Amino acid sequence: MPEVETLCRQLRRVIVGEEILGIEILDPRLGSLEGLERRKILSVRRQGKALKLKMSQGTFLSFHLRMTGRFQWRPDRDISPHTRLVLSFRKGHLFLIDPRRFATVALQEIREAFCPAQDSLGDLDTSYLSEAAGKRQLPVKSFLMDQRVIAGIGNIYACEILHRAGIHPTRKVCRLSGADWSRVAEAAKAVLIRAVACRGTTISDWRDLYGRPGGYQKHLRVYGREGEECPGCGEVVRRMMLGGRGTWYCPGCQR
DNA sequence: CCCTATGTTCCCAA
DNA sequence: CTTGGGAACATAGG
Repeated sequence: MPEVETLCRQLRRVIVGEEILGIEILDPRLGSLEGLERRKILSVRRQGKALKLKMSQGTFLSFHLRMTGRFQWRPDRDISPHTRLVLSFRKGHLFLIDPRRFATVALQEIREAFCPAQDSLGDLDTSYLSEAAGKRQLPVKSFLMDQRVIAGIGNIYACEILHRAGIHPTRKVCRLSGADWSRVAEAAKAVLIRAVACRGTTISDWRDLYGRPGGYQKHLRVYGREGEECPGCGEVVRRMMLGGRGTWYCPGCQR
């Protein structure tokens, strides 16, 4: 989410009000997009981890970057490796670059814009969280990453939020107290706001619209730090698999 | 070379 | 309904 929010804010200042002059799909896996030429970009918004460009005539161009997707803005139309799509404007070109080819794009109508999940950026409602958890048995980390419950928390940030909240990733959600949920909400706010301010986390190849790496990797306390000392309590950070994803945590201060 | 990892989500089966 | 596992794909590292 912080990476998508970064692109969203940067794109707003570049393409809002601009007319699409051309679209080239270089990866047939993305499907086809017809009739976009001459339409204007009216707004750019983020919905969870999706990026939605509202166009004239009332439809949205909706992107999801998945694992390795990113956008680059350049004045000249030079195609770098893994470029999957090019949107051309008078001022320059927007490139979708995606080595693993999981990213998706779709045309959506206005009515599809509705999203019931609570957005992760901004205050999470503690009672909403505990009610959504109810009697469910799944681990709290899987719950935080369920995009139908909270829109926007991915693997890196789930690990960091739970560490900051002092909650073990495998705890069943039905066993969390009101105080636990408050700590989760507080931790999510602190982590995500800072990550957005840092323009995301560059572990390997994430870059912003202008090719600059993010900065939040300098603030990671557990993610990718197996074997290192927990900055909070000095215990050794451990890694486990949870829901098929690498999960880092401190056994000392996460209970 | 083979096996395992990696930022996500969808689909299926227990 | 809920939960967990594998697949979609490309690349890097042990």
